[in-house]
Amino acid sequence: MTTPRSLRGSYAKSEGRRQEIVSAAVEVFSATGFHKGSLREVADRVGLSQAGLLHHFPSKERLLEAVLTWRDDDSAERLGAPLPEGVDLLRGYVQLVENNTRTPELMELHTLLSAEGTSADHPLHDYFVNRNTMVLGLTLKALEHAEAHGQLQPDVDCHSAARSIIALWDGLQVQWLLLHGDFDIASDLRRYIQTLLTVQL
Amino acid sequence: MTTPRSLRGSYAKSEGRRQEIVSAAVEVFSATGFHKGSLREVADRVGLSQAGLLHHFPSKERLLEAVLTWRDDDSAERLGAPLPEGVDLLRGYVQLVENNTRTPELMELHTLLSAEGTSADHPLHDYFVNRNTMVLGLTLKALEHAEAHGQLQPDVDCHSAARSIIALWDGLQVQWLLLHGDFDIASDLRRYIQTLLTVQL
DNA sequence: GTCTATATACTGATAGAC
DNA sequence: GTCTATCAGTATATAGAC
Repeated sequence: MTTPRSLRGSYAKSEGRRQEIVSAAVEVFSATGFHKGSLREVADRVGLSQAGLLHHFPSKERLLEAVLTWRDDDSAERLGAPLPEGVDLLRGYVQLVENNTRTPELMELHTLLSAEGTSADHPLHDYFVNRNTMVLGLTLKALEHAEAHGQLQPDVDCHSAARSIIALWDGLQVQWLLLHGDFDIASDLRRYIQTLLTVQL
Repeated sequence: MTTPRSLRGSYAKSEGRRQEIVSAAVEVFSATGFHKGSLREVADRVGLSQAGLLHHFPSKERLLEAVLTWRDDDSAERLGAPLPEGVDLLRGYVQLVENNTRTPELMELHTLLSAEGTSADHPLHDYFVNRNTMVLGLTLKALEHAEAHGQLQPDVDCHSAARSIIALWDGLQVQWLLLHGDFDIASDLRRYIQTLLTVQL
């Protein structure tokens, strides 16, 4: 796991501590979700009192925000900058999902928090709505790019296909977690995306 | 919403009360999940004290169990008995998903609890593992039935397709909740299943 | 930067009156 | 069958010493 850009840089002294805390928070929130996961348990894992932890993050919500931002930065870095276009982005998705397999705690975190975040009164509802809209838009653009280059099967509805790619991705992760990694997520996702294309994925 | 079989029958007196409680519990657990949702709030909604509620369900976990059983019975009743075979079951899925659109609280409950349930130490982990295995098996059987009747496209992998149908279903619901019902889940699901078949869905 | 101590609130569950 | 009262546990967050 690499260190995302936003966590490197100038405030190196206490940023190291912050990174430790974020890592511990990932573990705790992955296992129990945001609501149930407690600051005390996060603090224990980094050998800090609960009050000591709150010196670095003023509230539970801000800590969770840091966790999510960290994960997004990490994913973006994995996809590469600038972001690949068209079919290349879809290839990146498959690689990303395969990579996520190696950090099940993070996958669990994403799955659980996405579900919690559907509630309108969840502290991070807006974050998840925006994130979903963004990812959906990105995927749609990739499909339209492929279509413009004759790489898309004739009767594919780009909007529906974009939704389905993301939905399949998320849903396969739920099942993978439930079945304790009993199948290959990436290969199922690749198989579906391949049916949309005229070129090899 | 009809009343599932398991909630009708002999103990009609207090079963009415139990049903009220289960309905309220659906609302509460849908909004906040099992962990965060409180018995007190459920009790308030049915005009009962928290202790009064615990007379009907001895623990929070038993209440949730009742909620889930109720929902499964309701879905099974909707699909019809005996359960349809092959392509007919898949048609039932599409109708079911369309119907779920009319009770977003239940959809939210399922989405949230499925995610919570992936955690090995969740009180209902086993329930969700078993349920997933069952649904997966059912879907696989339907696909193999279709295959045996020449209704399946030639290079479809039944196991992968079964996983994908369920995953797409679940994932589309997450997005639908997040986007506040901005698209037609059933039509996206139907579109995917149709690509697997040689007959009209 | 980290601690102890504490304020305040809410949790699930139990005991026992009516 | 429903209540009040209460227990023991846990939560986030704050105040202030060091």
